[in-house]
Amino acid sequence: MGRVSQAQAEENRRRVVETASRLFREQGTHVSVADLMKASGLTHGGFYKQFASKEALIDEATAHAFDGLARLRDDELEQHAGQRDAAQRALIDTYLSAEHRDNAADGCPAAALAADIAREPEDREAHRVYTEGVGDFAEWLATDDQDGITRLCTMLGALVLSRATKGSPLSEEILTAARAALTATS
Amino acid sequence: MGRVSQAQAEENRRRVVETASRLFREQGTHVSVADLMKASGLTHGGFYKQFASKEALIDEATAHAFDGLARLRDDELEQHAGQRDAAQRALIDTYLSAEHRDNAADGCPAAALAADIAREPEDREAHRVYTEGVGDFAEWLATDDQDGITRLCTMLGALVLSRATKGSPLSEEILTAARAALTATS
DNA sequence: TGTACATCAGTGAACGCGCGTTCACTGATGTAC
DNA sequence: TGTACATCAGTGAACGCGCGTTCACTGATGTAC
Repeated sequence: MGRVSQAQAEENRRRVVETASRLFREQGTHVSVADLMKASGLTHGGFYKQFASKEALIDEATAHAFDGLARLRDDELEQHAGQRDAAQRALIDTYLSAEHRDNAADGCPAAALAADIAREPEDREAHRVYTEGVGDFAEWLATDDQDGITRLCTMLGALVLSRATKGSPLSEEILTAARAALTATS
Repeated sequence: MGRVSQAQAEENRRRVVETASRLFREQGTHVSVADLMKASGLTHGGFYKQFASKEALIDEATAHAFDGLARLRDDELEQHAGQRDAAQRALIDTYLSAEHRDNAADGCPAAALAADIAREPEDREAHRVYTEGVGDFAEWLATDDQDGITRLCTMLGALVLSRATKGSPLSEEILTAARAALTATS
């Protein structure tokens, strides 16, 4: 293959991070470097030309996923002309949809990565990024008379539980119940 | 070592299931058969004299963990002389404590196993047992004017998030906020 | 502007290691008489 | 009740395989003149 242009190399690197942020959310951070590189259209030997270690990629992919979540919130706010509670309502409906439950790959990183992050040391960059991302999300969700943290717990708990009970009627009931609870009082 | 008495063999088997149900909750179902057997005081070769496969053990360990959760609820109800809301309040306080956050091994299986179960096929026994366990838990948590499912989502979401953000002030805030929200209206 | 050559992104094979599972073996247990 | 022997729970080494990481090699790119 030979050397590749700097622009191409940068694009390849971005694609690996993007792929990793999707596969880690879908299948967990145990996804192998070989699978990650293959899914990015590369061979796995070249991985270490771009990343110091798999851990370093986990850090970057986590940050990338939370950047996407922040962008999504900004878009929602913009689409509702800055009307906070309308934007919140819209995001909650999307968050607690069967589509979001069935597509973890481009869904909420706070929900999809929670277990993997909890089992990593506290001093890891991914842990720091995760905590910051959760804090920002909770803040965004606050209303005049309701705590953003509690609302996030309910949303995320519902998403996680609906995924783990998928295929049963309970999975749908969980989404419906949480949606009702969160959009009733706000 | 030679053959061991039937009673001893049964006890060894029970110990492996118990150990697995703890280690799976603490570290995930990726814990190796060798580590599991060593933690049970046995060598890993004998595993297949007792279990058909690692999958079969995951099924049994999941069921065992949910049995423990059900027993815990029964005990709580008994200790409060059948007073449902007092028992619920007590269990919620325990559930949303730093101690529960820091000891996943003998904590809630619905929270600890959610990610592993979500990534397993829907026709697996562990999936069925998990769904049933979540349904029972939600039912137990219902109050006269509040849905048990939503309450479970808030509790479990808070536990999962407090574990993933552990070491930061946010982790404590999450537990406090959820505790306040759940014990205020009931 | 054109040429000579050093750089380095990507390749593909290999490394040691741990995984789930299998198997020949051991010897105390359980059973048949 | 005592003896002879088949059973089988547990041992420890091995199996093929996939993991994260390393490395010699390739050859187009980027640079120096």
